[in-house]
Amino acid sequence: MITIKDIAGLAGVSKSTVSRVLTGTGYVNDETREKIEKVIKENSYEPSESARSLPKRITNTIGVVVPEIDNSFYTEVLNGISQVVDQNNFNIIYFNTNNSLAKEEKALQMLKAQRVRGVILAPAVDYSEPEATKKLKLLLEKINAPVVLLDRDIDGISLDKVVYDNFGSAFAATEALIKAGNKTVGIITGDLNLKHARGRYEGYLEAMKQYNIPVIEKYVLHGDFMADTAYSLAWKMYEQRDIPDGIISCNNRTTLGFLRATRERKMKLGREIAFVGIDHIDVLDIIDYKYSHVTRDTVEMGRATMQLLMDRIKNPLKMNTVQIVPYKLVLKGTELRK
Amino acid sequence: MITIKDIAGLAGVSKSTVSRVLTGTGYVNDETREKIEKVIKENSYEPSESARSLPKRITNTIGVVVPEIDNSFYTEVLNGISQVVDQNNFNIIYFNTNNSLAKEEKALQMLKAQRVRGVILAPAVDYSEPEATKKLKLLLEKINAPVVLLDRDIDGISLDKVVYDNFGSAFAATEALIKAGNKTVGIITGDLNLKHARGRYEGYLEAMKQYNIPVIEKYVLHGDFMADTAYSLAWKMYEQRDIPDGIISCNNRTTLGFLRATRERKMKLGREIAFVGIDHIDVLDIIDYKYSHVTRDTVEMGRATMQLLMDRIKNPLKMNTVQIVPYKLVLKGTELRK
DNA sequence: TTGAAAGCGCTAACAT
DNA sequence: ATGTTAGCGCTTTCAA
Repeated sequence: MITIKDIAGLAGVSKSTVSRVLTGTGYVNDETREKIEKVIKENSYEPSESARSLPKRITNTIGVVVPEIDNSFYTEVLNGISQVVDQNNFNIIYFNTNNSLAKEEKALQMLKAQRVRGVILAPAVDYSEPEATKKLKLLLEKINAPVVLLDRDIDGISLDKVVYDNFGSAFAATEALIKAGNKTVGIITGDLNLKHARGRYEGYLEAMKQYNIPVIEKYVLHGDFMADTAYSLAWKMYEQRDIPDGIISCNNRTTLGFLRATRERKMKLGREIAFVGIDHIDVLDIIDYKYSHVTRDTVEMGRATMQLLMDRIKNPLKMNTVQIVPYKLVLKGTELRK
Repeated sequence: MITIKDIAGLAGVSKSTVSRVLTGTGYVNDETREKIEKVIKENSYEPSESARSLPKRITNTIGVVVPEIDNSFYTEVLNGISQVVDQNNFNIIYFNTNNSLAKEEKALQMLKAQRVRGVILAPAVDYSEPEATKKLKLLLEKINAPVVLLDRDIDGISLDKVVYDNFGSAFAATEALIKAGNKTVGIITGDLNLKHARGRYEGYLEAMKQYNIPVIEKYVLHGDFMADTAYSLAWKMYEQRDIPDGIISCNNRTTLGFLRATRERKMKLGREIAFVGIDHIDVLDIIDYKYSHVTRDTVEMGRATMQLLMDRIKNPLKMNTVQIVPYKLVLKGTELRK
């Protein structure tokens, strides 16, 4: 493998001069520069990043940690992130934690070993216990690089954050059903141990309260954000032939489960049952399988997160900012009944 | 930032001894080891990967280059890759080329700068011209690490490869339609400038030939693997009210476009038109939106690719292997007509 | 079993 | 404008 020393030799100059053209700093005669650049080209020399970052004690690598890459939400976010990264000559070192705390800890440790320049973290778990949060804080501190929290907020941790208006999105979904004239409104919740699931549930409750609609216990289906669970819950509800006028579903997967049960039971969306989901599902959009939903611009969310990280890197002393990603209500008719 | 020197100082030993426990090589007294490990723990010291890889001139990083992360196929493959990576204490440095040759070249260059241990490359473009292939070869050679080609094969390049039986999959799809009694069979092709699109087209042609079914030009819809194009093509076909008994679609996106047109025109799949697609679409499976298709185990494909790379890293001299991923025919009834 | 010393490929003062 | 030198944080001979 060819090194800076080789280039220096071939160009008849010292390593420092080569280094100067490499880094673009300091004075170097135009002729010398050209000569050196020529030699670099000819030998397709590429300086080693490890060697470069050692004296600088800094890398150009960004760590990205996501909990579930098989969720299209994170795919889209990752897409947005990599768009911004591309423009800035950074690298992404990427981890999928599979919602496992252990994997997340390992990922953060590796990120520390890599001396990354910054980290984007979409937490694997709900850090609800102060103990766990404290431990995470310690881990993050030791990474010694700015961290931006993505999607899943953690209380009592002061960082730059890009989070969703969970409460508002569920409120809007519920409100849409109520305004469409539905007298009873149910919900398929996420795992209420998770903060964002609770936020959405509370948004639902608040809308019901404001519009004076009673919350009927049997129409509150306690799910866990998984399609299969939502499917069973919805199926059971249909089987009992006791269904609310309308129902909201708390994420893309619960919506899929619900839609499946609804298809199988041959219930007509927007006629026999009104429905508004939280999250869009791209593929269904494409095949024109319409349902009303509240959504967010996920790719933009990724871009914004990365941008926030870049800003923080450039200006380490700036105040923490929390960006609340707005929701968007998209009505396709399924919020109606008949 | 705490270094090996600090640890040595705190443990009252030399850097070399600390290094020995870090690398797990050479002799070191049990007591000394324990002492050192204790100090490491207490200070949550994590050796710098840059510094480690410099004297070793080798990293534990794997470069992964994919052309389109918004395609669920690559998401699933990436998932498989990261599963294997996790088990081996490697890191993934990740690039999305967006099907751009320029971005791919840049990615490979950065991978070289990183001195990665190996590369998984799903090419951005069809290297059909010898010139382009030659250039790529040069680039890859300079990376100086094993490369495994994923999904999109390149002629005249001798590497480990994991590719799909494109011909076979299209043959099987077509055959399924023929065996189901369809007398005329059409196809929505991919971009025929691309090798795998041609492979699939040829699979279709061969099946037609073997079963003595004439290929009717107007039923060959020349697409480009994009949903929108497939949508327009299918829409136009329906509008002209001249449709084949059955039709195959060459990837997940063309299938989406086709399904959308079919929905909008209120044509009944499996009754008014028979259909078999290449690729599965997870989400449609989940909502029980059934259609017959040929598919492959994409997550396993990722795992296999990474495994191949690991094997190559362990044994640099072994012969190149080309793994042909088998297809699987899944009949759901839409291969029929009426 | 441990330590001293050289060196990995760069950058960044400091001289000249 | 260029070269010399020291050093980044490790690993790895080589001695002891």
